[in-house]
Amino acid sequence: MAATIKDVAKRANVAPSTVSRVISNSSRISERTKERVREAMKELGYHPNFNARSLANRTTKTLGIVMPNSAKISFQNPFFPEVIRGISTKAYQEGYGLYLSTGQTEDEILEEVKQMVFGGRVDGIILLYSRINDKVMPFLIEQDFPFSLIGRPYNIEEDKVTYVNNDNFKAGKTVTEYLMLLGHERIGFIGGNLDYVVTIDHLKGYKQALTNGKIPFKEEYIVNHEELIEGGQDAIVELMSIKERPTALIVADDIMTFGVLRMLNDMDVKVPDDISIVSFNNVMISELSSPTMTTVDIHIFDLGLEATNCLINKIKNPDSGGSKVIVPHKLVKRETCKKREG
Amino acid sequence: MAATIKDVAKRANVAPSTVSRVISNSSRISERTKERVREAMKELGYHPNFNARSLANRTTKTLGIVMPNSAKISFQNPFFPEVIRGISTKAYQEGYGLYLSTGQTEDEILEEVKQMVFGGRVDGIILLYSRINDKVMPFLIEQDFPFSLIGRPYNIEEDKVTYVNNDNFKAGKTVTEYLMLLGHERIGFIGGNLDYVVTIDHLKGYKQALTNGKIPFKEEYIVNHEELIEGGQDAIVELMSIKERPTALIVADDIMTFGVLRMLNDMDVKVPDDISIVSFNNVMISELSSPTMTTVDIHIFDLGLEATNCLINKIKNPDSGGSKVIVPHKLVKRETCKKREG
DNA sequence: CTGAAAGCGCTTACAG
DNA sequence: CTGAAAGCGCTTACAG
Repeated sequence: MAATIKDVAKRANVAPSTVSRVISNSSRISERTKERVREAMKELGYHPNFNARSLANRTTKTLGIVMPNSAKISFQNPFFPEVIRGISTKAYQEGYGLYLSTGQTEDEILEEVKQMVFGGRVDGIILLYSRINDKVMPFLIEQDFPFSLIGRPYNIEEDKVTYVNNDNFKAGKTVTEYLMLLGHERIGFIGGNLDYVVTIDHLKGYKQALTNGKIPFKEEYIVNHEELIEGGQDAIVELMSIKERPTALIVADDIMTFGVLRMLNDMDVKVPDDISIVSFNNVMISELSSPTMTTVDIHIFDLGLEATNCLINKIKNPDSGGSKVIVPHKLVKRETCKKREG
Repeated sequence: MAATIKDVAKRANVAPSTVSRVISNSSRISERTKERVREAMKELGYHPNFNARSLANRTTKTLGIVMPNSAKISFQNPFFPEVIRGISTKAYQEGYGLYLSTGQTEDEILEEVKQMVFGGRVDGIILLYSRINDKVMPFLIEQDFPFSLIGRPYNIEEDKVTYVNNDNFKAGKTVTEYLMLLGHERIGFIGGNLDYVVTIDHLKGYKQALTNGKIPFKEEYIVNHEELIEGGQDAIVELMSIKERPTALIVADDIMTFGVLRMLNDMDVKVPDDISIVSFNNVMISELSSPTMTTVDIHIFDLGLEATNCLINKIKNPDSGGSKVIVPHKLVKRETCKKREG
């Protein structure tokens, strides 16, 4: 079997405790001994046993990643791989490993999180979503377990949680104003899942912009669907059945926009000539559609990076209370929007 | 702190060893005691400590996932999230967790793998790629550590390794024959990274088909690039500079095809009128391009699922030797191919 | 069917 | 600057 600390100790003629101190590079060990011990480690190809270390240490050097309905569905939306890229980058730099949730239902995921927490499997958790009535976050708060949230806490005192978010209200407002500036008044809103806080914030921004612009809000212009291609398609079916069709659309997610574009194409509605579209996220493939998408870049990679950064700070300093980072967004103008004529 | 096995034991009036046996549902414990112990566990909200269990047990119930250059780059190609979906699904069913590699260079990744293996962090490893001169696989073989490979071992006795693959030679051949049937003779081959075995196999299939069809092989029709959008774009620049331009293209990866299509569009070359294209993978977004892609569905999800299945079998039965699963592929005809006129 | 004891491979006060 | 010893929370022969 693999060499243990005892083997190294024997070979270097020191006590196991000394070897342990060399591993953690304790300043209380002389350079000479360190040398000798390191030599012995090299020779034996020694690698510390993580489980033993974690057990004695109460620290795992791994971060748990929790997805909304976990890999099975989430990974269909490029948002998730991209956040994980950000997370992965920072985690590697800081010497942390990544542990992925795999459950699919809310209950399964909650159970997994409990295992991570009580089982001492991870030092902290990154929640990749923020949904109302979520049970995971309250659990984490109750346990006072380090976590960071991508999104915004809802119905929870904000100062209790560490989170990284965009200003989604503002983004929703900006996007609406942009369409209004282009002369649009009948603006459809294709929101994501209503359980997600981001959806709520987008909608608020949309309404605020309408109010400011003295454009009456119409319930029928609002539809909500899953952030999937099919969601976008379904949304179009609904919106295009209205007598007074919208001349512009706000879409919650680029991947939905693919569905929107395809459906519109089938119906022979031209984008942007007949209808303008602006969406959110700016995932890589948003510049691959035709026409290419005008969309809000929310800097997904940075969301992941920052969330990891905040979490690691929290782990290092558990009593530090909540903290909050707002990642800036930016409207990327491409080909799906056009000034309304007449 | 969290309740331990001792707390449960005390509460249930049994010895810790008995509690342990209840956890593993040993048949040697009476139903009555089990009841009592379970009751106590519920009351205390007991969850076993994973590290302690792993240490005593030498089993972690977690699987390591190793990506070629890890999350940072890999996740730009939808292939990887999709394999992980497959892996995740099976892993969850079997009660395994997932641990992700995060390193970026070959050396970093090898070091991570060593940590996983020697550190007892995972029970087995899934390699998501197969490249020549790879150091990870030989290491795993040398250590006799359970792993499964997505792809095909290269320069290694096949019976030593457990792998899941497509018949990429055949796929490459089929695709070429398909283009030939459509009347094409000048067929360009845009391969992926030459270090990957899949690239080699595709190319072999391509050559074989040409030979069978008595079409001379031309070196200048072969280019190789990274499996990224940019790779596809670069490839087109090269191929379109040839005097005798190809009338059809085989592209290693759908995501490259996006780059190819875009570049062709910029050059005002019509697909499929001027040039036909067939590619590989059938990632979700391959039906989102315009024109939509004719591509080989390699059943990515199943690759992940099967690899996980094989790995778990290997873990349960370490002496079982290598095994091999070939996942069938299927040409999906969409809009990028056309019969050559004249 | 159940318990006492040793052990998994580390870390960390406590001594010196 | 270094060592002996206890402990982290489990599991698993060994007894009975």
